[in-house]
This record gives sequence, C-alpha cells and structure tokens, in this order.
Amino acid sequence: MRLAELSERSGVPTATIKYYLRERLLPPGERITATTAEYGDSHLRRLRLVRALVQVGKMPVATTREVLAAVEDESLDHHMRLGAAVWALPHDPGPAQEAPETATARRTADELLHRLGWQYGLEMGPASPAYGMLVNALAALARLGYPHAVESVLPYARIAGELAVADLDLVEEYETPAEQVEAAVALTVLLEPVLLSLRRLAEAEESYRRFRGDA
Amino acid sequence: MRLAELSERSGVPTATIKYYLRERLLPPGERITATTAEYGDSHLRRLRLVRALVQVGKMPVATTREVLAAVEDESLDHHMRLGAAVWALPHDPGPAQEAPETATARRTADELLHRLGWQYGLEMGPASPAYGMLVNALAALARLGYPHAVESVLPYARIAGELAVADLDLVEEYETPAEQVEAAVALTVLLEPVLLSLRRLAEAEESYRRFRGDA
DNA sequence: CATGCTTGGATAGTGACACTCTCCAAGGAA
DNA sequence: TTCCTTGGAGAGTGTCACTATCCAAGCATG
Repeated sequence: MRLAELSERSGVPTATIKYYLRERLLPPGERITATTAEYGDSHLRRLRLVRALVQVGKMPVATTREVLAAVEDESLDHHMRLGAAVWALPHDPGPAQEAPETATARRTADELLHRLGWQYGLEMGPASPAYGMLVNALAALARLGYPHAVESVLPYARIAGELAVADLDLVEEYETPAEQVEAAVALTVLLEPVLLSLRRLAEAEESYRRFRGDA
Repeated sequence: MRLAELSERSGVPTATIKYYLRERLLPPGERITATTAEYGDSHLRRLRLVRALVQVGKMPVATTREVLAAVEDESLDHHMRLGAAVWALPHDPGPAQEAPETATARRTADELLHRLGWQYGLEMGPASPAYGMLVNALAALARLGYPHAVESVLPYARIAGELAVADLDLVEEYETPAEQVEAAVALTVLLEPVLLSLRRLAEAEESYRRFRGDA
C-alpha cells in the first residue's frame, strides 16, 4: 500500500506519517520508483503502536524512537532487551539539585528495596530512571510534609509487586521474544492510564462510602 | 516577607512567582505600600504545593488553578469538595471520534464497574474524567490487539480498590476538612509517580527472576 | 504528447504551554 | 538627591508535536 492508503487505514494524517518517517519512528517503505514507496502490514502495525504510545501513553517522540530501537535490537538476550526497552521509557530527569530532602528520599528508597528483597533493584536501581522518579516523588512529598517514610510507602510497593506479576503473566502469554518485548512495552505504557483512572474511580467510590452526607 | 524572600525560601525564581500570581495560582500578597506586598507562611505553603503539582505531578497550570479553587470552596460539603477537586485533576480529553473500539471499551468499563459493585462509579462514572481516560486507554489496547476484556482488567481494578483504601486512610489522618481535601489532592497526584516508578522497578525485578539467562 | 493530479521528501510555520526577560513607575535607603 | 529594590505588565523564549507549503518526478487521461 502507498502512503495515502496507510493513512486511511490507520486514521493518521499523511503529514503526520511523513513526520514519523522523518523521525525514524517508522521504517521507510520499500522504494518502488523514484517517487513512490510501498508499505506493508508491519508498517500499519508499527504505526498503530506508535500512535498508542505517543497519544495515549503521552510518550515524547524522541523517547519512543529509542524504545522501539531497543525492542528491535536482536543482539541482546531476552531480559536485557526487556530491560533496555523499559529503561528507555519516559521518565522525569532525575533529582536535579541535591536538596536535603533528596538525600532522605534516596535513603528511604534504598531501605524500601531492601525490605522488599528486590535484589535486582538494589543492584541496578540507583542508575535506573524509575529509581530517579521514585526519589523525586518521595522528595516532593517530604517537602510538603506528607508521609514518605518506608512504612507509609511499603503498602504501595507491595501493590506494585502484585501489578508486576500480573503484567508479566500477560507478557508471557505471547510466544516469541519479539512479541513479548513489544507486549511488555505496550502493556507497561498503556496500562498506566488504565491503572490511574481506576484508582481515581476507586477513590471517588471510597470517598463516597466514607464521607457521604458529611457537613 | 516580600517577594524576594518568598523566592529565596521556596527556591522558586521571582519571575515564576509573579507568573503564578498572574495566573491566580497564588493569592495576592497583602499590599503594604503602592509598590510592596507582604506574603505569609500560607503563601509559602501554597507555593510549595503548586510547585509539587506542576513539576512533579506535571499538572497544567490552568488545571491547577481549578483544582485549588475547588480545594478552597467552603460552600460544598466534604464529599463534594473532594469530588470537585479530584474531578478537576488533569485528564486526557475523553474519547474523541466514536470508533467501534470506543463503544466496546465503554461496555467493558460499565461491566467492570458492575462486577466491582461500584455504585457511585456507575451513577456518576460516564460523566467523570477518569471514566473517559479509562475508556480511551481500553480502546487503545483493543486497537493494538491486546487483552482488554473484563477478565483481564479486573485484577487491576481490584488492586486500584486497595490503593484507594490506602489513600483514604492517609487522608483521614488529617483533622480538618480543609487539610483533608488538600491531602487528597496532593496524595492523589504525588503518589502517582511513586506508584508508577515502583511498578517499573517491580517489573524489572520480576523480569529478572523469570527471564534471567534466557538466550 | 500535453495537461493535470499524485507521490514522497524537505523546509518552514503553527499553536499550546510554562516560563523568563525587559521595562517601568513608585518607594525606600544612604 | 541619588541609587537600588519592588511589584506589575507585556512581550519574548524554548520545546514539542504536529501541519501546511513547495517542489520535482512520475503516472494517467484525452
């Protein structure tokens, strides 16, 4: 199919597809003549993934490119490939200035990983983007005077552990490593809004039960 | 204290504080002379909250203004005030075009609320931003061919329920309704990055355990 | 073969957003 | 009196995801 048809079938404007091609989020089509290129189902599939990651997952385009590169990197073993892909997922820049709250938050995060027995996290953690995000968020809570000690966060960490098990169960339903890595990225990103919106709905429900009719 | 000192104590540049004043994220200081205004601890506290919501919680400035207005609205009862505040929290625009996947996603969401027995959600749900986010995300998963049926999402919803209980427990540790509403907003927003980063760390851990050493 | 449309590629422009810079007049301090 | 600081207002900046405009080379029709 040509660009126009790819656009029609995916619902993405041609100008946007051209932009994605330029940014290397989509591999170039197979050149037929000097002025036309042919696209296949793999392009359509990739285009849908890109759209989902960028629009629903709100991932920056540059980040998406890196993640997709990791997904396709056949030179890594399975765990490393998963790791590289998820590693590249969007994250806030780590703690910038070393405020005193940051140091405390770092210690809290470390103790948390200890208490949970997350070996890999303890080893690789401090360098990983997710660890930086965690430290940042804990430091922000501390600055506002909200609970941020290990005891307060531990329940959330246990719940996160349950989530990860559910996620990996879903991933393992796929056969090939390539499918699994793609599923890991898609599900990691796209289940975030699902989870957050469900939490908001659940909070409304719980608030209704507890406070309904209060003055 | 004057603007310069407020800036120094909060670490926020004066130009940015002026911007927040202009955007009504901060109430104006008490005018002392024609050219000077006095700010108090409440301004410092509010400024820190704004910074946390905007920078860590990545909330748009316009949204933050609405949320803070709801937090301060004394005319609502407690549950409504919480609801109004969380209602105004940032959310994607609801489902735009009515693709077939959207209709399916909507049915899945409704059935989910039924199965969970979330009365309030069933009643108010379809109008709420969180419901729109959920439908959007489920539709995106469907478009990519990933599981999005009630059975696949149910575990996540149950976990969200646990999160909400933990959240409201934290909120109820505060005494006055005003403190509780502010805590609800702050914790709803600031625990999101905590939760998401913990999920990423947990996924890395779980992936390490399952796939370590795979070819 | 001439005419006009389509295609893909390159370049520049748009709109939203969170700041950030530059002025300015009125005070206050030395 | 002179200089510096303050708060307010308007315009400018940088980023980012597009999006509109050009352009040359085909292809399709009369």
